[in-house]
Amino acid sequence: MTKIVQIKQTRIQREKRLLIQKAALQVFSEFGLRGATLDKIAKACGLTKPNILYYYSSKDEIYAEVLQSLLEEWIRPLKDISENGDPLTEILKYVQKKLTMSKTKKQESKLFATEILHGAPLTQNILAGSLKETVDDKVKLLNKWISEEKIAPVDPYHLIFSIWSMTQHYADFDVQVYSLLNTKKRSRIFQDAEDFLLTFFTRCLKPD
Amino acid sequence: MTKIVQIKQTRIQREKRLLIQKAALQVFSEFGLRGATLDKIAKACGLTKPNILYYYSSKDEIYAEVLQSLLEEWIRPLKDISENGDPLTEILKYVQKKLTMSKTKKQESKLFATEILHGAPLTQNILAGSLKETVDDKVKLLNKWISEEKIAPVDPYHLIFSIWSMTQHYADFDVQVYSLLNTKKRSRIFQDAEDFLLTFFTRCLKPD
DNA sequence: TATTTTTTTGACCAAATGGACAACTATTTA
DNA sequence: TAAATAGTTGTCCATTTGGTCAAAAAAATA
Repeated sequence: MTKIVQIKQTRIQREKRLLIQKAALQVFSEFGLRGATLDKIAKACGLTKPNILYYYSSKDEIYAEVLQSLLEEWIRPLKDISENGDPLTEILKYVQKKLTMSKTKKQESKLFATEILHGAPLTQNILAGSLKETVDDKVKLLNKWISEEKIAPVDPYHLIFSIWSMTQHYADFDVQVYSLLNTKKRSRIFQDAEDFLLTFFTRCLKPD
Repeated sequence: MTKIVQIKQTRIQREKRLLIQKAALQVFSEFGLRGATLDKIAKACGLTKPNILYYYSSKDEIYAEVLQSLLEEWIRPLKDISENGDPLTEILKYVQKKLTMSKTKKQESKLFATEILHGAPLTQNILAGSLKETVDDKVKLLNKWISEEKIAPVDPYHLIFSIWSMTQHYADFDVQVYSLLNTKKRSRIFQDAEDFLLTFFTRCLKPD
């Protein structure tokens, strides 16, 4: 007798897995891997705990999948920096895109940050793999632009780090940012941040 | 009959509490509040679990104390920005100080980041209290410098955020930073970072 | 509609973990 | 040095939590 292995996902499987992923992202980003419990995830998506474990064999598997799909999304905008556009414009567009992600993908940003902060146990190979590839590629491009004197000579690695840190700050440290601004400024954080960042990077990168 | 309450700490209490705090900082910064266990802390400082609970009544109390003492240290450098010095120099000195802290106080930085990232449950009142006071104070100073045209006109809140995010990035995201740099650059991260940041802020803040 | 397959759940288990406590040891003090 | 106080630990307990499983319910299929 042959064991029948299910290949294609059913409609219900697609729906429920997505439902679980969404809830898991929410719970993991708020509490971290160890602070998150299956019960919390279950409650967040209205399923029972055993039902969740019918779709995923363990909590760690859920975490891994959520993180995995997040990482691809996270690296993508960097790839869009184009050799053909105007250098400064391309960089500023990237800054804007990252800042927008901080606004619209706060949970993703926080989950990613927590993972790295705690040593990136599941992510290290991706960091050293496809992310490093993309970064190295863009570093080459930035160096080319520098040698052509289209942007000011700065360390391209640290330039990238600065873009990441400054934009992600508005997602990861939102509580702090909010605490320090009064109501008026609070309502336009992202406008102010954008103005600041664009001015900032323009001043820094305009060739001498 | 009067109950005798111990007021002064004994030598052993001072020593052991410090020992526990050190170990706790290490464990909390690596695993987060919920990922850290009393057993791990106990192992890290060579005491037994009940022994630790002789000095602290609960895990949460240890966490609170470690975080508390960290926060004061964390805010302090900002206060040192002096009205009397040269504006740009004062700001660059602050940047340097924060970068140095990222190098020498990595665990503290990570613990602080994790706390904020997860909603700052124990810290919110301090953020909105003494930190906000200090920040508001320095914002006033920065605005004064701007109106005197001693530095370029930028949003002072976002300037402070940018200093925090860019410097702390080297502690909090060290794993990522290391993964992306080759051996040669890895050995001089902090020199490169300092060069980058000082150039960066100088260019941005020099009055027009 | 009858049968098979997929989905759901209540009840349960074992390990991990925060914490209590009584007994014991070491240190301080009178 | 004796009494009092401070410090230490083995053992125990209750709760939380990740995960199992068999049986019931729902959905798909023949």
